[in-house]
Amino acid sequence: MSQSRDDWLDAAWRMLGDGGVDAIRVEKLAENMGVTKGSFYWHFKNRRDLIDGLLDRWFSMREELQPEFITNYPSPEERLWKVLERLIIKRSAKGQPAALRLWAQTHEDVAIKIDEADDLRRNIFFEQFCALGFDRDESEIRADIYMAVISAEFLYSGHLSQKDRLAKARKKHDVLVKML
Amino acid sequence: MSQSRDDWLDAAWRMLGDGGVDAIRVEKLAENMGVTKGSFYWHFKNRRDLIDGLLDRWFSMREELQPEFITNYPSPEERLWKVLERLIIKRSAKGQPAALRLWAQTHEDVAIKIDEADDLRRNIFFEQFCALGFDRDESEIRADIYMAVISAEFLYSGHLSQKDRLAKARKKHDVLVKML
DNA sequence: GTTCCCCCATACGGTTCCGTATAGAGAGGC
DNA sequence: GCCTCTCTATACGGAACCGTATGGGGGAAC
Repeated sequence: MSQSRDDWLDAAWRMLGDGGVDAIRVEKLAENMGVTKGSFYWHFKNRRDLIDGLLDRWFSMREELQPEFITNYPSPEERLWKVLERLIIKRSAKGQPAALRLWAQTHEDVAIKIDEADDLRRNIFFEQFCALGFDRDESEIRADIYMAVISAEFLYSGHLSQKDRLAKARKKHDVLVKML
Repeated sequence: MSQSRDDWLDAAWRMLGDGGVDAIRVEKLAENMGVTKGSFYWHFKNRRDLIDGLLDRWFSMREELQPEFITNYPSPEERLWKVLERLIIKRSAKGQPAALRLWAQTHEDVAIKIDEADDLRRNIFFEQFCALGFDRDESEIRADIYMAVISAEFLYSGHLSQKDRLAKARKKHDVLVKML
């Protein structure tokens, strides 16, 4: 059976979540897939090429950056919630976000890309809070907190069911959206 | 000049923050310190022994677990703030928390220890919110959010000055402790 | 059935790193 | 001066990987 580039990325994505970027070893990866690394070096230029592919995959997961996002969810309150909810539902990511951020610590180019993506998301959150009636200062703070809640979703809450995670996330959302 | 066990831990702690657990290499460490690894293996049984030392160091940093914490800061609102503030002021940690959590992903024993420490902190936060007048359900949610804000302090906000970080953190704190 | 292209196996050189064994330098007691 | 205790240097075996070179199987095209 022939492996596609995406198959390699799938397997590497899992490795990334388990042990971080350094755990992604070409030969281990090949072994997991039942082939030899001869195959790997046909699909990828080198190890770094693979990791860049994982970065792209991560960025493309952020659906709030897609153009249809605004039209799909008309209310600002719903737009905020959808980002959080979808993250929990398709729990495609686990340790990956933390792993990539850690890797960025020693790779300036990666850090820049991640910061850019973060800023985009933060700004979208900011605009939603503004639309909800918070002033700009308050919206900035709440957008930050919303970002924090999202990142924490990957760090903690390991042993809760998806149902419970959603319920708690919804309550956090409610706290942050409620006007004083 | 002779190196102490703590000197090794200091250097390893920096390495941990930069590139994660996998970046901690015995020979690199020795080179950084201007000695050879012969010295390392006198102070430590092996590499894992060093990493366990780093874990202990991390746990001992959590001053909210110290017995004098309650008496030092009499009001619940102040106790919450102090944990967050101190974390920013002595910014001894940067990528380390994320690195250790990532490492825990593949080491069950580490995951258990980290979860325990998290639960302790979360519970302390929970009690403070209860003392502020929130009901138990609301306090649980707000404690979770406070945890998230703390963890995000390590992930984001890289290029802000300490003064700005403190100011923003204070505003986040205010949002979370304010009654409706 | 020959050709071509996609995908993979095998083999190899070179590097990095772990852990151990062993010897030695230097300071302080006696 | 000798001994001991603490810390470090040197040397070595072995493992895990990276990346490259090269050859080949197998299906599609014709």
